[in-house]
Amino acid sequence: MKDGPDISRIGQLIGDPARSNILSALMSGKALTATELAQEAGVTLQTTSSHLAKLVEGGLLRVRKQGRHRYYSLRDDNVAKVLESLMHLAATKGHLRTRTGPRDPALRHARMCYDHLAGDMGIQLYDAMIMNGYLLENGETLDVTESGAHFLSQFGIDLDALRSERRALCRQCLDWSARKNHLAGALGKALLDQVYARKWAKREPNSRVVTFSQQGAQSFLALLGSKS
Amino acid sequence: MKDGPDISRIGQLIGDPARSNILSALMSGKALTATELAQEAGVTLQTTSSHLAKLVEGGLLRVRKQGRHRYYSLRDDNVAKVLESLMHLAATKGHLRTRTGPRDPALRHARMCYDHLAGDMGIQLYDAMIMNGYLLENGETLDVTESGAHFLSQFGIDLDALRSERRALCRQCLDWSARKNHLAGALGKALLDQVYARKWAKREPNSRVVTFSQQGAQSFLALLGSKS
DNA sequence: TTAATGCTTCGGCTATGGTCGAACTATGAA
DNA sequence: TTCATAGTTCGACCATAGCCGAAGCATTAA
Repeated sequence: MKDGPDISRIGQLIGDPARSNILSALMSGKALTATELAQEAGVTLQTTSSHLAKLVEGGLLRVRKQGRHRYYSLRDDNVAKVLESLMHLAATKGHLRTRTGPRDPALRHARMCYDHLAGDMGIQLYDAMIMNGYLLENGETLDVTESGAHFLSQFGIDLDALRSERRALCRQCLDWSARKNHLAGALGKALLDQVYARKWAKREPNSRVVTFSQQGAQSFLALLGSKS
Repeated sequence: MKDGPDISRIGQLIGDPARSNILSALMSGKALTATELAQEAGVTLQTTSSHLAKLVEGGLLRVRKQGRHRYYSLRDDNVAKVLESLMHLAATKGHLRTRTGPRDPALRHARMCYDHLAGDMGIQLYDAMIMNGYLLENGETLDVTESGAHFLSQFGIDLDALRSERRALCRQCLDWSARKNHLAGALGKALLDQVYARKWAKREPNSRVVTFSQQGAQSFLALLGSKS
């Protein structure tokens, strides 16, 4: 009575530690080369090459050739969603040898999670949006309130444009380092984009770390504190 | 740079065909015995026993002893969510040797998907809810409109009670047999419960098939057709 | 007690697949 | 052309783990 789509193929792909490391690394949303991914996976380049071939063949990754480099990235948002829900599940299980999160303090403070902001700063953003009544927690889903829509448009975000995207507007995403929620989805990305645009923070090359300037952090926190 | 929770363990658990069959079977929401699951998995009882032990140890299943039977079921809604997203991903990929769905016509017509209604009847329900303006598609999320809330309360569903549940109120779920959406989440379950309560349909024992009585099907379709 | 059913444990077989060294291809630079 | 860097393919090794037969517990029925 084998029913439904072939789940086990995908599970098998994710089930290898080297491959899951690769996938986790790509959750940063950035495209990475085979050599960089070999570093992340902790295996040699040959082995990584074979893993990457399987992941592409299996439809989890896509690859773009550019000069003598090959840039790998997650194939689409569905893949990211599966990985997110898996991480959520693994985290809620506590999972024995639980690593409470990245050791690097910079990573705990602010980092990319797929394409949105995670870490302490991401959590503060999320909490503030709730506290100020901009977002409404509705079970596991999130709704933007009217005052939230007003706030966001003031901040330079075109909510209607985001709504028309295929991906979810806003979604909770469990933070590994702190076990609290931060904001994912199109809105999460848009907010981070604004933070970059205002030069409040910048992304460290070849890393998931997001560095806020001193002034940027102040502006960011001030924004969250103000009720309009 | 191994980061975040241990995804690969879970992937590995799902990655075995016998185990993924077991998990798929349990998506019906019903607790099943080891012997029944051996049937589903297509391996002997001994092998199944070892698989079940691993799934319980891995936190994906829970088991209740009852007399000389052991009833296995998915551990919580998080597990179901991961499986749903995996099925979604596998389905959207078409996945080569795509099985367009269950062969059994009864299964294609109406069946359980975890705890809500799937198959043609499920799709009709979903489409009608959208057409009548009771539900609003908002990217990948779903919102209940005011008229929808009115309709549901008329139908005997306590929306506020559902909202207070931890699980999502309503969610799209891709139908394997038809590649269209049907309604999942707490609301999906509540609607199906009402269908049972009104004796419009009943569940076949030891199967995912949901059988509508002739009169029940008529009432069901009439309900969907009416604008109030 | 004896028998039957439901399930687990043990042991041995086998296949799959992850791993790396070495050789090969491809693009770019000098 | 020659060299260097990026990546793939091949071949061999080896550990993991899935599989089943047989035997062992555990619970219920007679």
